[in-house]
Amino acid sequence: MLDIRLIREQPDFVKSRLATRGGDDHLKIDEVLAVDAERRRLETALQRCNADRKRLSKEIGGTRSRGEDSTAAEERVRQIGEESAELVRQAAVAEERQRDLLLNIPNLPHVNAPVGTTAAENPVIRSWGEKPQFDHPVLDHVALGAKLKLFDAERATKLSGSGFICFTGAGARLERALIQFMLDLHTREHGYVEVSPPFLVRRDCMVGTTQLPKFEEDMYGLEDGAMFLAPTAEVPVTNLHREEILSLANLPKKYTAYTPCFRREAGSAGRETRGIIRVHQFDKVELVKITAPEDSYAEHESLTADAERVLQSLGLHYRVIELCTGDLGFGSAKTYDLEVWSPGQGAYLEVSSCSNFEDFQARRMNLRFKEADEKNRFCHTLNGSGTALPRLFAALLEAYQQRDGSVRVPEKLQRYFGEAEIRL
RNA sequence: GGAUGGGUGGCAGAGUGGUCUAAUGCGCACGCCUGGAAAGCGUGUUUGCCGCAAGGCAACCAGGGUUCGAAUCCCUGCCCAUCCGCCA
Repeated sequence: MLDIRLIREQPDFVKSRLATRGGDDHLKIDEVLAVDAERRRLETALQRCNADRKRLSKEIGGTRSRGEDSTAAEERVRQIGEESAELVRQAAVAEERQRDLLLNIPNLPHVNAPVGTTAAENPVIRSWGEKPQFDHPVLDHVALGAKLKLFDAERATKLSGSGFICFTGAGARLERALIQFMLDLHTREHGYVEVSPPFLVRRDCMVGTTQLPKFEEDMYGLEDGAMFLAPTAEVPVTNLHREEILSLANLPKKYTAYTPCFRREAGSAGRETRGIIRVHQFDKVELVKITAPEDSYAEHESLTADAERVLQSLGLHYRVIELCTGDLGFGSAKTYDLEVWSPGQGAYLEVSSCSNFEDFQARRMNLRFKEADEKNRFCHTLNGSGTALPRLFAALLEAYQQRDGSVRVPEKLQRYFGEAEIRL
């Protein structure tokens, strides 16, 4: 949520920043300003009204205790009471409208964000490693998975419909090994605290991290509409400290969590849907930071580096791109995506998205911090995948495949997987 | 699923119809005191709206009701806790 004061004081700046995203969100700003002015007018009138009523009521108390007649004043107060009730109604409507508008306006891209309209304009920031070369035909992860019986899409469909996957045998074990490997890396070497949060969260939490109200159709919710399956650990973990006032000395907070993630992604069929690349339920190890505003951009760089370490440790070639303004997520001011090389697809696959939300989420969840005697200020929140599993799984199989269809296990993963190779 | 008790400031917690924005304690900040510290003393310590400012006003989970007047009484909702039942 944007700060209404910023919108009031620098509407043109806000509009021009929003315009870089494309779309027409900048057009909502004038509407917000109109509603805000109306809301404040009503609130001021209401307060004046209530103040009058309060003062008169006190006088009535005095008048009565002296045994004098107070009916005229009582009648006046009754009138004011009716006016007040009407103002309360109008002010509530205006406030609700203002909140609705604000909840649906995206964050301002950072002033240095590359301006562009589509993913094609995302600049490559750096890359690591080399594309592996093969002296035999290259299989994709679907073929390798079938050969080695690592997952079973048909039977998963029987259970849950298309877009679900069931890992089996060595595949399930590889999944588990990767999770454990990543959690150990982040907790032991990068200083994150591991959390294992609830996967089912309240509506308020989903609003806090910006999945709601705008993207409800992409979420799995319970029928009564009260709770949702978390689409990412970002939701429960960032909301851990919602409505709290943290002490500056305890920042930054660094958390890592493994959770399954549930996403409808309605209408996404057709592209990138082969195999396990895009499914409705997938595993992910997430990184979350809560920081002071002054530190968030440095913390963003280090969080991205922490996610990169996963790919480096596994010896997987990847590149880092920065999202241009038109491709940036709703709540993000700045995002780096990590894309791992998939030899089977001959393409890069997004396995991590590392974002700085500045105070956009914190304002929605009323997450603040206090420095000694200073005023309460909103924290900055960040998160990044560290990393998402199915695509990492796929890229790893493809990159480490051998002529006979077996797959080598990267050295750092061997003690987690228990073997040096995957073969039938 | 059944029963009960609750939601007040950074925290704890008093307040059951009118000088209550709200006692008291704790924490924190600043000042005094001290060789230095602790203790002690003093001051301050939520948010929103109006205002250049001084300052003023509003807000005791949310909404509705009773009343001249509600933190306080009644209703609804949301949330929290405890006990019972069921269950991994």
